[in-house]
Amino acid sequence: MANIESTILQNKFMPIDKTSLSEEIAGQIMSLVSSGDLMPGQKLPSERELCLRFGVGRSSLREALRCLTIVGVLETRVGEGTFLAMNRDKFIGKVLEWRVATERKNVENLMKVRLALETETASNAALNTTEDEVRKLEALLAKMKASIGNPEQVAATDIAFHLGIAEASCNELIFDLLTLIRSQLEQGLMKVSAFPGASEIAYNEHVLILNAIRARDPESAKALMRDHIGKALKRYVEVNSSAGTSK
Amino acid sequence: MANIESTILQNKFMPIDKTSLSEEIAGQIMSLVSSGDLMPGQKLPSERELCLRFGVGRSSLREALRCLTIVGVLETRVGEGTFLAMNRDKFIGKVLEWRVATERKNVENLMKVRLALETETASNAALNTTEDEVRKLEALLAKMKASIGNPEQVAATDIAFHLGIAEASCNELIFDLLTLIRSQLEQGLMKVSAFPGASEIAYNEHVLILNAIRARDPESAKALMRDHIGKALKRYVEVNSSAGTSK
DNA sequence: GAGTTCAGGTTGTCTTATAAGTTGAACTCC
DNA sequence: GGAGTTCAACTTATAAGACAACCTGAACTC
Repeated sequence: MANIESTILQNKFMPIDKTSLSEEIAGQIMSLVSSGDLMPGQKLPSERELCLRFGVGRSSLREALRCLTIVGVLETRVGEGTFLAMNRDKFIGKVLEWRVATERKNVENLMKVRLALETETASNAALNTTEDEVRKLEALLAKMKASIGNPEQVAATDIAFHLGIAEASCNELIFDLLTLIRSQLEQGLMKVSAFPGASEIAYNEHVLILNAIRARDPESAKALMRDHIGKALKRYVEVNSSAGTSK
Repeated sequence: MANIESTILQNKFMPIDKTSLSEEIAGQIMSLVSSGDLMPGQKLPSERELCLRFGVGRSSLREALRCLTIVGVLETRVGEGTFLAMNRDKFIGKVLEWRVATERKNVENLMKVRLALETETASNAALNTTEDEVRKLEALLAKMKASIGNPEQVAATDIAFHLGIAEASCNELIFDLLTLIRSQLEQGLMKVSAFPGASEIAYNEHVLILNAIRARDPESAKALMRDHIGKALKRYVEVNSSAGTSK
């Protein structure tokens, strides 16, 4: 009984990963998908039959199917059956949503993603924006200016402005990503944007960005956006390093 | 009964998304996670109690929990309980195991996200990379050069190089996002990188990027990465517009 | 031919039962 | 008192049965 570890096995004890039945089933189904044996739209055998084939109870089987359904790999229709989903858009969507959700604490990482994506959208917006979209952005800025003094409303128009630019840059995926990130940042950034004069500063920077977009100057738009988000990030880091828990 | 659509409702019939109980439950739990009410490592109430609180049967509840467990958000230990997972690493990992194939219609959007994120990681890498990481990247390039003529291996080292840069830039979220995107792109980009001379071109561009990183020149690294990915995107668009189905 | 009915199959959900694992308190023995 | 054992009370894992809600297609009615 005495210290086996020192004699024979040091780090040789591998942790046993006993996967549950449902996880095993999900894995088998996914391997059918990636091998092409299961094609998009194709119908799977009924639950009862799958139970027989896998040799498991219906609960275990359903846990596996349901997992794949929620994630978006499968589609189930009552009375009809279970099918391999036609498009995987929702698939990525759900997983991304969860992935970003678990990252909520890490404001810095989220902000850096914003920095990367939004410098790009600003640049694209300067190249592609229609007159209509520019007017919409102008209206948002006017609303932002009018609501200075009301932090919540400022924050709302702030977000709308940024997402408006993303929308104008014609990439749904980026738009969705940024929307997700903003929803996660919402609470983390509250205290940063609450300091006196924050609204005015943000408004002024927005004006500069919109001017660059209106002037069809992608390089300036990009640089101004980088500056804008970079400052916000810097403020966040300062506030959080000075005021307590840094990790 | 005659054509309601023309009279009152044109596109007003929204598809009803009746979510299952388990999906609803999973959503609620995830919102607890993202709001911070549920912290990593924290124990959830027992299944029986959750059943009471949600007012659902145990099967529905377990389908939700199991889904989150398989995906890696939760951890369950028999006899102990269910916990919010400590690390999110495994999270994306599981989904990657399920790298579903097919479908490449969003290649352009995905590539643009790559463009935005990777110009940033290249720049960061030039600022932060340690000697050790540079050597790892060098080794990858050597391997890539050696495997020219073997498209699959070239593709593998190609991806490893890009993700290596992302890893060096110290942002897990960006790394995960890029990993996810690469898994989606894999097949879509196959035919683009299959044309004669593609491997050499990619290799040479990689060398330039690594040189910029080694020289601690973020601006060059960024510009070269933009050029590198931009060219790939351009080739993809050309190949797909000339050769058949453009949508 | 148009509409209705209905049997058989499908998923959705709840319930009950049992197996298997963990924990911590009580107990025994030296 | 301290080490080891036992055991009750909890947990999740899995299975099985029952019923509701739903879809499909064939048979039937008018």
